[in-house]
Amino acid sequence: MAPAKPDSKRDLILAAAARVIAAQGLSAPTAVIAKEAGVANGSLFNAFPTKADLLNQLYRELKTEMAAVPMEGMPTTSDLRAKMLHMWNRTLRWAAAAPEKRRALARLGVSEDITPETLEYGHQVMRPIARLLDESRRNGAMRDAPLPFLAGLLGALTDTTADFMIRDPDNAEQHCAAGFEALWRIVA
Amino acid sequence: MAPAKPDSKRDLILAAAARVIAAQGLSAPTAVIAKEAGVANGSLFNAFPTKADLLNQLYRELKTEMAAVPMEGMPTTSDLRAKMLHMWNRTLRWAAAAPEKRRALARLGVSEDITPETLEYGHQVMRPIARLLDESRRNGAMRDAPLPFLAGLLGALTDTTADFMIRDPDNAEQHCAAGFEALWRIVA
Amino acid sequence: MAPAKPDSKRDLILAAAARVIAAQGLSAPTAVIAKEAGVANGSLFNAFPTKADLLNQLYRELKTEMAAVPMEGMPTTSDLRAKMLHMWNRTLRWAAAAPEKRRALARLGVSEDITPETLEYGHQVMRPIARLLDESRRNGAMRDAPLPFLAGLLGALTDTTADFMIRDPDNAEQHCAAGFEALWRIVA
Amino acid sequence: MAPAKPDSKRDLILAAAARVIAAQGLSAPTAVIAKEAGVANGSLFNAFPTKADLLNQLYRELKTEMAAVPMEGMPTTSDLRAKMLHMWNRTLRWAAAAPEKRRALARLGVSEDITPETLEYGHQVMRPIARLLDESRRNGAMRDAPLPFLAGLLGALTDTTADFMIRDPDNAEQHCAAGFEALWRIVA
DNA sequence: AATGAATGAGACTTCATTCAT
DNA sequence: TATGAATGAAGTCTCATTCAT
Repeated sequence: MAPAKPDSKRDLILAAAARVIAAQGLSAPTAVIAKEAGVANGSLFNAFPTKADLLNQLYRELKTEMAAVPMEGMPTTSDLRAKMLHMWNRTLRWAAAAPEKRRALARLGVSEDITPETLEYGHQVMRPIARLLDESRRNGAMRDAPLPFLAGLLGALTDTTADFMIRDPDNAEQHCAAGFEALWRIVA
Repeated sequence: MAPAKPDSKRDLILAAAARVIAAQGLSAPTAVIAKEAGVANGSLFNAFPTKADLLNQLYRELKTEMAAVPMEGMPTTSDLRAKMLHMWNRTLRWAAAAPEKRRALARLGVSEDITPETLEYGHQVMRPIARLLDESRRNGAMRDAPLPFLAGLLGALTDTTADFMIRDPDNAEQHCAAGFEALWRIVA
Repeated sequence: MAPAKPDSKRDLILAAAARVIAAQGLSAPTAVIAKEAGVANGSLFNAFPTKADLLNQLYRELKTEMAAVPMEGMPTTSDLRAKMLHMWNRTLRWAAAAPEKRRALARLGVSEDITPETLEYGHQVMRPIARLLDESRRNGAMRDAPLPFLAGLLGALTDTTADFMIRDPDNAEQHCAAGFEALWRIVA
Repeated sequence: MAPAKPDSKRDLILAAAARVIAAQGLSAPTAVIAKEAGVANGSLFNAFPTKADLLNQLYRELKTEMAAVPMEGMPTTSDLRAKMLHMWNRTLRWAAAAPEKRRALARLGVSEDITPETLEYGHQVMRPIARLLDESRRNGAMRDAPLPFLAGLLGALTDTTADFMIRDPDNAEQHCAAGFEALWRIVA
């Protein structure tokens, strides 16, 4: 059996791009990204035809990860609160552990290089989470609000909670729990 | 009474920058901004020493406006709900009427050219609104949450509500009212 | 009266391009052309949006000159031989004096960067010469051949005659005269 | 008898190079030539040490073919006109049938990568044809012109005749015959 | 103060060539 | 020997900034 292929060049470059873009912004030269990835400048263009292409693929990669992480190990119970809590905890742990990914994503999200198709893909992968949110609010006060409203709120809550966890790691668990309480109060 | 000051070159350039950055992103050339402002390429650098400087001043200008608009004509009543409603209505009307300013601000907010001092200034000017928010929640369910939490929520609510108003102008008033109800339910 | 504008930047660059392309070929870097013209690399792109554009304009410039030179001072006589001789002499003197222009033109003529429109323009400006050639052969042996045939022959005769004049300058006049005799024998 | 050698990799690459260079120009990437030849990028450099080498060998190959084709089946008669006609017909048939070879040759001829040695070789292989031309004019009007003059004329006549044959294939035979008549009138 | 041409550092991208497999 | 990914030098072009007018 072939061993699991180690980080391909493509993955090395994407990971390097996330770090560099988080640190330096979208105008970071491809030369810096290539160097961070430990490959030659030209090799970057073997893996990605253009810089815009690299940015779009990075956006997809990060969005996919961000959407998949909280669904892993999702309990099969019908207890919606337990499911939301699972999602929340996994999301926040990921966000706090890989802040450069969130930061890169924030920058990519307002970039003029990200195509409508890529943005649409980002919405697609978030759909399972949106569905969970939708069920959670079914009997809550916000049962009639448009779902994107709640999605926006969830995003804001996640961002601010993660910021608190990163800035004050000693009380990270508390911040995480408090964030969830706020969320639950709002939607359910 | 002083004569109405004609738009200074500085103001023309800032307004043009907001439009161009909203449309083309932060990488828009200064030459394009100058042209949009109707001034010569070099004149832009008479008003602003560097492009980064222009971006920082634009950020301040927009933040200042965004913070001042909702406080104008603020009722002196002690009715917090009335005050919050005033703020909300004025904010949303502004946001819906000048979407390019919000869009430019969103891009500037994640730019590596915006200095910490500028960001700090942005927080300063928002303080009156934060204070109003703080008072509003005094007896609410979220009375113990950190204030930045609520600020983040307010921002998210504002953004999504404004989006709905812009996309569906016929029902703008309804969206605006619904957004406020959600806000009030959360904080108060 | 305004003095005749001295060599504009555009003209400096075109002249430099002709020299460099004659010497180094079409793949000569724009940096070399700019240096030869005594301007900065970027300035070349103020005058010409792209390198392909520069090449096309150079082609037009050279073709225009090559077509205009032999018609200057054209005698008004009805003696066709005298007219052809005038054209031949002026063409050859020009070709021998500015070999780099002919050489650049030869390279540009087979370049993939020269557009059909530019080639068509080249044909247009040569029309007066083609007309003279057409009249000259009216009663000659080649009166029924397609005109482009004769134009091709004229070009080949010009090229080879000029080569002889350049390689053997001491007998330049003789070569020039012999070339004309051959031309006349063929067409008239 | 040796088995018909299958097209060697070298020949495949040379043929592909002629097609690609005719279509795209001398700046066509080696990768494109390799793909057109159906071999790997790196394999091209097993057959030819450098791109310049490939171009020079291609020039020789094409010149050799262009010189050999018209001499094949040359009649042994002493009738010069018959010999010239044979040469002309075979040359034109070849030129009309393989226009990409003529086009590639035209581009290679003004390339800065073609060495003087290669150009000299090109003259060598054309010598038999030049000799035939020289004999043909022995008693003609142009008996005293330098031979390269006549060679240039022959080339121009060939090029323009081939162009007519390609553009107007229905009357190809007529164009071919007319071209020969013009040639013969000039030299003989 | 205003202008806009000039500048040149630096960006993205290409591609001839190399080399490990 | 054949392959094609990797390399990095070099090219075209952009654009923030300067400066002569």
